[in-house]
Amino acid sequence: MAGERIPSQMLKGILEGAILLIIRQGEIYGYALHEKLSTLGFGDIPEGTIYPLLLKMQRNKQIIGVRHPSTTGPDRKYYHLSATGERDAALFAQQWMQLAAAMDQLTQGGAL
Amino acid sequence: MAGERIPSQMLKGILEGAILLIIRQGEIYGYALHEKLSTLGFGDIPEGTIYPLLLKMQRNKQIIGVRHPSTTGPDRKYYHLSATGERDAALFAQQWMQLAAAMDQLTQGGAL
DNA sequence: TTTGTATACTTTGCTTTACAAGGTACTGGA
DNA sequence: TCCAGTACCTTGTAAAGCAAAGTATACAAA
Repeated sequence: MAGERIPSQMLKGILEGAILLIIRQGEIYGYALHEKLSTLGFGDIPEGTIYPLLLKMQRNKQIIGVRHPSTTGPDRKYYHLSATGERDAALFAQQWMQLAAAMDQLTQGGAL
Repeated sequence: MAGERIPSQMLKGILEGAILLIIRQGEIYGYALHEKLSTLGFGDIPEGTIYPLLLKMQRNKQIIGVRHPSTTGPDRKYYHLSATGERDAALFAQQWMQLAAAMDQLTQGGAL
């Protein structure tokens, strides 16, 4: 269910944007985010990637984390977007479209 | 004509694959590759990115460079794919499809 | 002749990012 | 008691894009 692994270098700069877009759909905590990324087809992104990234995004005021107790295990830290995060998510989506449009010309007609 | 600049971090790992796909369409030299990338919408990728990358790809035996004189300026180094390069280009195209499919779920329906 | 522009390639060092490896701690079942 | 599943954090490493600077050729303008 984890799917093939996308090369780590290929994810650089994209993972942060993808996480912004996921959180935009509704608040989520790190562990669930890990499963969500796998379900979406991003592969099994390790925790050593996800948690440091979430902390960096919080420092950058893109996301806001609130800790809530869980009845089935340790506390969970739920994240939602700040106003900055909303802006960054929109900007990233736009930049992604541009990149995807450029790539389309190489994988579609260009493949011969 | 250069278009908006795609963030450098977003290009990591993708630029190499894009260059493989471009060279697959026909041999090309570095300076022309720079213009081609701009035309395709990848933005104005600086020479400090393109030339070191081409040299690395040549060391990795993905591409083969042959120097030819030009009547309008300095020598040009034309690159074409090796067998390894062909394989890597195909593999990259497949990995890109997976990433694009995952991203589509976040930018299409998920955007609400 | 000299200067400048476009062409064309190379090198060095910096910054950012994904990741491996290891750690802490809570819950519930064997 | 022990272990698996859940949930989060920290440290250090390697890879990639890029800025900055350099070298060199052809050609047109001054």
